[in-house]
Amino acid sequence: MKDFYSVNEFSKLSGVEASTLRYWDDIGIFSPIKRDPENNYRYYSLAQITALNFVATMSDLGIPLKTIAELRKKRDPEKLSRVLEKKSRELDMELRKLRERSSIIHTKQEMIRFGLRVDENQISVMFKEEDRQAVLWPRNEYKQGDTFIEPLTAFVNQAEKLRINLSFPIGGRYENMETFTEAPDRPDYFFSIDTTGTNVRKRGEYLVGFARGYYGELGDLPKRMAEYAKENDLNIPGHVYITYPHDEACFPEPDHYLAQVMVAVSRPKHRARA
Amino acid sequence: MKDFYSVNEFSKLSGVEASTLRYWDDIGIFSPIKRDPENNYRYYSLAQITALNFVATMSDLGIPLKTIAELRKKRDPEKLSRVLEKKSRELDMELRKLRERSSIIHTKQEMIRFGLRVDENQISVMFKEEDRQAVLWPRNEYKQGDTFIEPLTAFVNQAEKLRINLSFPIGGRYENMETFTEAPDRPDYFFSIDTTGTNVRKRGEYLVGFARGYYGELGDLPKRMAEYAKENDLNIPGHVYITYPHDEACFPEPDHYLAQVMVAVSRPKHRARA
DNA sequence: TTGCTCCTCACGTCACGTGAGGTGGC
DNA sequence: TTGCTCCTCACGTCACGTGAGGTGGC
Repeated sequence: MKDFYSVNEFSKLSGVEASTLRYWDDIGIFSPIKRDPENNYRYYSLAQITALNFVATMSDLGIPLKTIAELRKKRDPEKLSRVLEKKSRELDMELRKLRERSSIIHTKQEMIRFGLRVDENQISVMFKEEDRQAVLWPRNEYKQGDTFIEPLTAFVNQAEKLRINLSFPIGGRYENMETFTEAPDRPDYFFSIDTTGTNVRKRGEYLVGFARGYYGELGDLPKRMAEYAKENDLNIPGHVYITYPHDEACFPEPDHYLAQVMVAVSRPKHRARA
Repeated sequence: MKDFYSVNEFSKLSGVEASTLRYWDDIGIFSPIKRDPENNYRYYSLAQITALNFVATMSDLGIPLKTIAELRKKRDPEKLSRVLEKKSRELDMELRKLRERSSIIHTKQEMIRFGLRVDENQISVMFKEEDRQAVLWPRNEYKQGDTFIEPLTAFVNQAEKLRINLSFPIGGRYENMETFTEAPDRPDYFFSIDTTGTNVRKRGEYLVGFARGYYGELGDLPKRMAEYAKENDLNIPGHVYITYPHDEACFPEPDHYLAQVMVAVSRPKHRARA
């Protein structure tokens, strides 16, 4: 009906914010067909709505205004196609990243909630699902005076090269119950959860115990777990795993960190469980 | 080994940029344990790597530094869990948005490429896959002096309410070959491709023709299509669809816009095609 | 003196959103 | 005079990256 529309009128018609229309005018990407010579009012025509829609669409797709401006200046199908192709690849990368973030958050959430509901004084046998892990080889080396920090730093340091995502929780692994009992503050390996990894901690039954304290400070837990295994006639010859359902992200005091220790069990077949 | 590490050393160890370490120090989110009182150098300890990893992880997940700072000040598992929960929902929304963008780009790409390889002078019968469409009801109204722009503006205007994403290409639909021939510049409906829609243009054989020109300016195409149908003994009683494989995004001159017109065909069974 | 590493500002980024202060017509 | 709509700056956003200009020890 009307020949011309003011910024706010055109904003309502198009769904594009008035401030955005002004900005797009300022940078010369999309301007009103007319300006009132007296008061400098912007006036748009209905026919401009198709051009506006193109700019808005491209902007929505995440294409930089600079590129949109170039596309408008020199238009041809191949060029547009190339820009879209590029954006498509960027989107795919973005999607991959977001999916990984999502996976990280779910993993962390599960751990935190598990830590909240668990009976931490109880040593028990639990069924655990498989975990895909990225493990750093070779075995951690501890020089004179080293704590777990030095090998952990090496792990962090090499993570990028090994495509290990450090945003996943990091855990420790011990060769067996002996090395664990001997030096619980010095895991033989570090690992990170890795949804794409090939290395796994197998699903099955695990002897599980908990302890509160700074990383590797487990008090008498190793002893208690060994005793429990003996009393209940359980074989625990394999790797020992430690994870921290609640670490320094959850508590300011190291005393409160919650460690979970697990080791796969096998039961002698000829005897019932005590 | 060493007790202290400079910014650049700690940066290399942790994989976090030195400028980022300085910034995180400036805003008080993660600071070196020591400063040289003489030259104000920053010194970090290895033990800080776990705390740094937490900040870096949260930052990677897209959690604002302000929130991370709060999490570090008052730490508890429930709070951390709530923050992660919120971020998880945001990520899901982001993922949905990105997937839609990806779908939009693929749709546009297909159209552009189709326009590039098509023989535009040929009227022919082509097999077309189903298209999901969001169609605006009721039928477009044209008042005195109206062009397609007025109903199109109404379409654009109502799109948001109807959850129509205008970034998908917009097309026109005519009740039948008659209304199309009578006023090709005045489609009876507008529609937008809609991957989630329930309304469809069915798959099957269509009589397809092309024309170059501004929206709705099709020259003698309607006549030629009608003649072709007659000569080849094709029934074309249904809706007529128009889309623009190449629109103003592809060419500066309206003369070059490429329209595709399609109408479903049915062949009389007792006769072979001419 | 030259190189090297560190420092502290200060500015740029990207696409707007939000005032502040002012105008013009009813 | 009051309301309303429009205008033009100017500043803030968020998490840094990048100089510029300067220092201190070998």
